[in-house]
Formats: sequence, C-alpha cells, structure tokens
Amino acid sequence: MTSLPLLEPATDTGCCPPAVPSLGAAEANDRAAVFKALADPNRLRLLSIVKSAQGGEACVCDLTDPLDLTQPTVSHHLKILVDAGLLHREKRGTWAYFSLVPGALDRAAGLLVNL
Amino acid sequence: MTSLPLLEPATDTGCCPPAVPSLGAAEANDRAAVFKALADPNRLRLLSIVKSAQGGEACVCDLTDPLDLTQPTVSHHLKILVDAGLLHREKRGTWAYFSLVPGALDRAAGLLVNL
DNA sequence: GGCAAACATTGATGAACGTCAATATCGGGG
DNA sequence: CCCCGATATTGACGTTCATCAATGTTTGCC
Repeated sequence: MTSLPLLEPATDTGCCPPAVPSLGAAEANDRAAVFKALADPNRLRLLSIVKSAQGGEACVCDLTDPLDLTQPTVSHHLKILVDAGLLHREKRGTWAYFSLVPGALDRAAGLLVNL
Repeated sequence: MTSLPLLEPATDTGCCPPAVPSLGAAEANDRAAVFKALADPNRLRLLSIVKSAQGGEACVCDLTDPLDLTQPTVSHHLKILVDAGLLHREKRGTWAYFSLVPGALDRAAGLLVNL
C-alpha cells in the first residue's frame, strides 16, 4: 500500500545495452497496477465526477448518490484510486475530500503511449 | 465480440444540456472494458513486444517464450487484446501475425485525459 | 461526557479472471 | 491422403474482485 506505481522511473529488468526495449516483468506489473485501478466503470465515474466537481474536489457523500452504490463500496473504490496514486485524500473535519493528483492521468496516459 | 469500444463517439447517457459533463454509466462501461484489457502485466508485455517487433508484427510463437506462459494462455491474452480493439490479427498460412491497431493506444490514452 | 454524522474497516458471498492440460481446427508438405 | 506444426478452443481450478450488511473509528456539537 506504500507504493506509488505512477512515480516510478521506468527501470528495465535487463542489464546493459537493451537490444529490444520491450517491457520488463517488474515494470509491466507496476503499470498494470495503475490500469487495474482504472478497469472499473464505477471508479472511472468517480474520477470523472471529482475532476468536474467545483473546486476540483468532492466528499464521499457527494459521490455515493450518483453511482447508486453503498457508502462502504464507494469508500473501497476511493481507497483503490488513492493507492494507485490517482486521487488525493484530505480530511477536513468529519468530511474527506478527494481531488485528482495533478498530472496523474497524464502520466497514466504516458504509460500507454510509451509502451 | 463484435464491439469496438475504442471507436465509440463518446455519447452521454443524459439528454439535453449537460450541466455537469461527468461520465455516464454506459460510457464508463465501454471505457472500463479497454482498461480491463490493459490491466494485466502479461498483456502489457505482449503489446510492448508487438510494438517493438521488427516490421511491427509478431506471431504467437515469438510471444510465448519471452513471457514464460503456455501457448493457450498467450492465445487467450491475444484474443482479449484483439477484442478490445488494440491488436490486429492477420493469418498468413499457418502463422497468425499480430500488430498494433494504428492509433489505438493514443485513443486509449485520450480516454484517460478526457475523462 | 455523550450523541450523531461522516467515513473506514471487516467478513461474507457470488462473479470474473488467469492459468494450464487436453483437445480441436486449420494449413502445408511429402 | 496422412502427418505435422501452429494456433484456437474447452474444461477445470485456484485466485482475485466487486459488492453489501454490520460494525468500528473519528470528529463536531450540545
């Protein structure tokens, strides 16, 4: 849970001069972890709602209703997105506000283009 | 098996003037399907190998060894990537050659940036 | 201090997934 | 025509995942 897959410097498993720069196993695992977090329609909607929310942030109570999910399920999805380095959680009082990690979506997109 | 999630024109579920343009349920499902195909380290490595292969294409026999998977498993992963609209399959003789669908990775990246 | 609201965690359950062994299909050569 | 090599399909098995109900934890307020 302490890893931030999006921030890794793209190291290769092989040594020396890479003849064919195809993805190594470790790197592939890290990148797949990011896409795993994105591979759920409800999590995509969560990201979309947070992104288009006024002020760029939303609390759990704002996210439960439009998704038609229970509060524990929404909390679970948000945790996955936070662990993947896509969302940032800030607790203010009783509420937990979630916002997009700046540049995280662009970095994830970069993982795709620079495969 | 006939759907091509990547080629959809991003229609919204709501009607009329979209007050908050957050992702609809149907659109979220289609996009999640693409990321589901990308949410496996071995499939990412398959895409990477095909992309960096000479001529931009590779057959199954070229893909089985570097992934340390059995041939049926590699075929299974390739089918998922083809169904997601990311890979193109062309059968020449006994061999099946796989190549990246032009622009598919960029479109997938676009799904992320334009959430 | 104690209650209520917001959020997180736990446990359980059914579905989806990745993998392999075995088998089937298809194409080329002798 | 039959065999062989390359790929696809099927069936089974263990794991992971999404979801919910129930409960725990923290914070603000009276």
